Amino acid sequence: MNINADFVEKLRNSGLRPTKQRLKICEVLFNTEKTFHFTINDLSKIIKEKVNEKISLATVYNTVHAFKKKGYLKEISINSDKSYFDTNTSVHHHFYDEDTNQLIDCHQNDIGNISIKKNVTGKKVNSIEVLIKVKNNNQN
Amino acid sequence: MNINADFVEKLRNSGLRPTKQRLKICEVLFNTEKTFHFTINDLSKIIKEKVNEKISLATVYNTVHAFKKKGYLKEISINSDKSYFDTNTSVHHHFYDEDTNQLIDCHQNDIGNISIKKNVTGKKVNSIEVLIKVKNNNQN
DNA sequence: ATGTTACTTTATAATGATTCTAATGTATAT
DNA sequence: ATATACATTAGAATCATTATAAAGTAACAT
Repeated sequence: MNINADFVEKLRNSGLRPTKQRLKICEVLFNTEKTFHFTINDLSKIIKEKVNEKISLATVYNTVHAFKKKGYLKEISINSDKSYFDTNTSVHHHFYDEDTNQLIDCHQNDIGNISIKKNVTGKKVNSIEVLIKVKNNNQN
Repeated sequence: MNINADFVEKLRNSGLRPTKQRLKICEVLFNTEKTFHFTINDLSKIIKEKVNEKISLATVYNTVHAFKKKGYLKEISINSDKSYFDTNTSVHHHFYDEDTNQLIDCHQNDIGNISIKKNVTGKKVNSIEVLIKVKNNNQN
C-alpha cells in the first residue's frame, strides 16, 4: 500500500500489534535516510509539532521501550542527566561534544581494533562501546 | 594529628572548608586500600550504618558533586537508571556485568591501544572511555 | 460479520531521585 | 571577638519515569 506496509510487517514480525500510534512513531524514527539520536523529550516534541497526531506521553515511553527491547533502538548513556536513544543499532561508537552536548556516531572503521587482554573470569564479552569526549581546542 | 590531617589539607588546597561532614565522607571514600564504585544511595547507607555520624542527604549530594568538580571523584554512566561514582579518577575503563549489575575496573594495560582514525573537526579528544558489557556464557 | 480475548492507549496518579530553599550553624580572616 | 562568607540541614519542590485502571482496538475463532 505505502511505506507503512513495511512497518506493519516489522511490528507483526516482532509480536507487536501495528497500532496507529506505533506506526506514526515508526515513521518518525525509521523513515529517514540517516540514523539519529534522540531523547524521549525530543521525540515527544517531534510528534507534537511535525505529526498531526496526539500520542500520549505514556505511549511514547511504552513504544520506545518496546522498540528497544526488540532491538530497533539502542540506549546510549553519556551522563546521568540525559538518556539518549539511537536509531542506529549496529555496533558503533560515539563522540560526545562537551561544548554542545551533541552525540555523534563513530563507526567501527573509524577506530582501530580493540583488544581486551584480560576479561572477567567466567564471562563472555557481550559488547564493547567506546565513548570519546571531545572539546574545543581554545579553552582549558 | 591523624589520618585526617591529610584530608584537611586536601580540602583546603581545593578551596573547600574541611568540615566534620566532609572529613567523614573523605574517610569513607579515600581511606581505603582499593578504589571502588558507589551510588549516592550506597554512600548514604555506609554513612548511616558504619559511621557514627548523621549526615543530611543534601550534604551527601553536595559533597559528592563538590568532590567530582575538584576531580576527586569520577562519574560513570552505564545505564539510565543508576549513576555510579568512582574513587579511581585515573584514566581507565570498565567491565559491566549484566547479570549482577556490577561495575569492575579495567585498567589501561588490560586493553590494547585505541586509535581514533577520524576525529570530529576542530575538536580535541578529551577522554576515551571503553565500556565492556559481559554476561554469563550459559544463557542466551 | 460478530463476539471474545488479549493487547494498547490514555489520562492521571504515584514514585523516586535529585535539586532548591531559606533558616541555622560554623570556619576563617581581621 | 566579630563579621562574613561558606556549609549544613530538613523539608519542599521539581522533573523524569513508571504504575494504574478504565476505555479502546486488533486479532482470531466462530
